[in-house]
Amino acid sequence: MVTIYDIAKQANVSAMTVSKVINNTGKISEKTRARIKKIMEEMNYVPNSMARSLVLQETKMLSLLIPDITNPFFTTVARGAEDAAMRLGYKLLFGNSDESLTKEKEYVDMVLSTRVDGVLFSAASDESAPHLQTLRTHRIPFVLLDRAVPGIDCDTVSGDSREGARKLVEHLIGLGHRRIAMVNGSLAVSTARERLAGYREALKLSDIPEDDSLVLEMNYKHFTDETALRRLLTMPQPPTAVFAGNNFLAVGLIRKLLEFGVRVPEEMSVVCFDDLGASVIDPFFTVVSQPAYQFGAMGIQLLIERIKGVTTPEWKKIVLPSELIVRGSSGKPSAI
Amino acid sequence: MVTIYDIAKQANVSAMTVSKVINNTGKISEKTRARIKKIMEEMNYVPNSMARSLVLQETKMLSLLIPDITNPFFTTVARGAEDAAMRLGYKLLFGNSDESLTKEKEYVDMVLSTRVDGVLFSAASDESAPHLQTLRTHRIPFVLLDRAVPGIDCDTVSGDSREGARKLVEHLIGLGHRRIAMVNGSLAVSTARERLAGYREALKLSDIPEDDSLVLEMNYKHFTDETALRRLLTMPQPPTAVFAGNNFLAVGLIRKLLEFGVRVPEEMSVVCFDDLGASVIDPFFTVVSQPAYQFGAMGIQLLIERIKGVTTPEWKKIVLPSELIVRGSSGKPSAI
DNA sequence: CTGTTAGCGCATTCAC
DNA sequence: GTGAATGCGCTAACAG
Repeated sequence: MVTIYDIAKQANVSAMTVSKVINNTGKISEKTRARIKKIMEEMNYVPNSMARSLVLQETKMLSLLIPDITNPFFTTVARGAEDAAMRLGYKLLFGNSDESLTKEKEYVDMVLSTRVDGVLFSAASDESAPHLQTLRTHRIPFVLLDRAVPGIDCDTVSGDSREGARKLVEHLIGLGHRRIAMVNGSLAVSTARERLAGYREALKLSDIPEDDSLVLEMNYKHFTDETALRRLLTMPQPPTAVFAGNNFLAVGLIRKLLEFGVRVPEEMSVVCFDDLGASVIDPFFTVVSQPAYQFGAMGIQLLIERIKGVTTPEWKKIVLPSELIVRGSSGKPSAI
Repeated sequence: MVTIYDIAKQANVSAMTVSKVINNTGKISEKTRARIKKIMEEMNYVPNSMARSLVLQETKMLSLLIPDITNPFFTTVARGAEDAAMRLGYKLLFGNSDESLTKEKEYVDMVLSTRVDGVLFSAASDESAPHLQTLRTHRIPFVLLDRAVPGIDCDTVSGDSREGARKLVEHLIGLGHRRIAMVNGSLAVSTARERLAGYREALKLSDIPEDDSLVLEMNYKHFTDETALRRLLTMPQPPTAVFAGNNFLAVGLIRKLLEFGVRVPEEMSVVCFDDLGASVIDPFFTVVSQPAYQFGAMGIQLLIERIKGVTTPEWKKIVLPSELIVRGSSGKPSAI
């Protein structure tokens, strides 16, 4: 490996001079600067960022932890985060917790030993609190993304899940639905709770009685509980519409419905949170779409502001707007 | 930041003893070992991997460069790579070149200064060769993933694009198609060339004359050339089937076809390389599916073998099998 | 303008 | 069993 000393020797200067050329600090004559630069080129010199970080006490690396790298919502977040980080001179270390606390913990340990300057953190669940406490203990700044964690007060970039859910359910109610089910992620995740709250709020506002047997709790990764769905469909008064807590649940749900021969939207309307990305031929779901790219970009921006201490001491809570997009998966209830 | 010196002081031993406890090297009495471990716990000690890397001359970090983080094929690759890396004790630094050589170059520079132990590299195009030469100059081992790069001989994990393409086109021919178009990625990408070769091979084997005006070149990220498609559809003898070079091209293509009122598969069969992932409600495309997860996992495994030097000096070329999955997007040509 | 000294946190080598 | 010296590659603070 070529070091500044190799360059220095070649150029008949001290290592310090080379260092100054690299960092554009101090005063160096144009002559020697040019000479040194040329030699660096010739010798294929690349600074060792480990050594640099060690003395500077900063790595210029941020890490992004997302719970599901296969979900287009989060990959879009990742792109936004990466672009912003790159633009602001930071590298991004991705991590994928897979909605698993175990993986999340491993990842936090890694982050700690890597001494990244900050973490953009989308928590697996409320149980992630200890992990965040660990980060705090080690004075690693973090910004919570998409999901809040009870007991952790910090900077935040998220959407308004409650309002989004309400818009979606009100859309269904507006179409004439009265029996509306919800298929949700785990209630240990803040957005799932918020979406449930929004769902209830919408029902209440329209004086529709709540029926807890219409609410199914699964997880955001997969639609898991087929029997629960079957139970729903065979109720005396089955629902005419379902609100899915996220995109993947909606896909899982609709696959099952197709399997059971239930037509969408004729026999069952389906709406959900978050769009499905570029893989989809014919956008079909009525959704509340969130600006995923912005989530990532603003998260990184906020994180860097916090790292540099240029922002106010109070925690910033950025809430990004969501948008109701009505498409083919929702329609009027069939007039049986 | 807590260092081994802080621990040492607290434990009334030298820093060296602490280091030995951490690495399980040398002989330390059980007593002191236990005592030191306890103190490390209490003080929340986390080893500084920068300092460690600096002296050990290895980072235990690998990097994965993919050309499109929004494509489910590559996110699945990423999951496979991550799992394998984690399992083998390495961290993974993701990078997304966005099919752009500029971004790829920036990324390579970053990789160099980070002193990762190796790179799993999915090249943006043939023009990536200089970037790989740079890695080689700096003696950073790499494994090429999915795409070959002319002029670069190295370890490789990929699929058999030519055979996959042939299977797909033969499937179409078997259904009775004779006018078969191809919508391809850039020919500066090896898989695109291979897929084109497979397409031609299949035609030749069935004595179907080639017609270059049936072959469209775009890029793997998007279906871009709407007018070319229009030209295809208004030919005297328009194609009855299209082979798309990858999943995203197929999606773009079919969206346009829908827009133009061309029904699939009744009026046009469509087949493609690579599946579309979990976002899809009703898997519709007839595809050649590649084991993306394995691509990532085996790539990392091979890379680590190379790093450790436990493998043979000759380059290993791992070719993973692909599978033809016939679904609804392909059917017999309409009997006009 | 340029060079010297010291130290970031850790592990290898070799004494004790 | 344990510790002192040394250096990985780099830069801040100062000296010349």
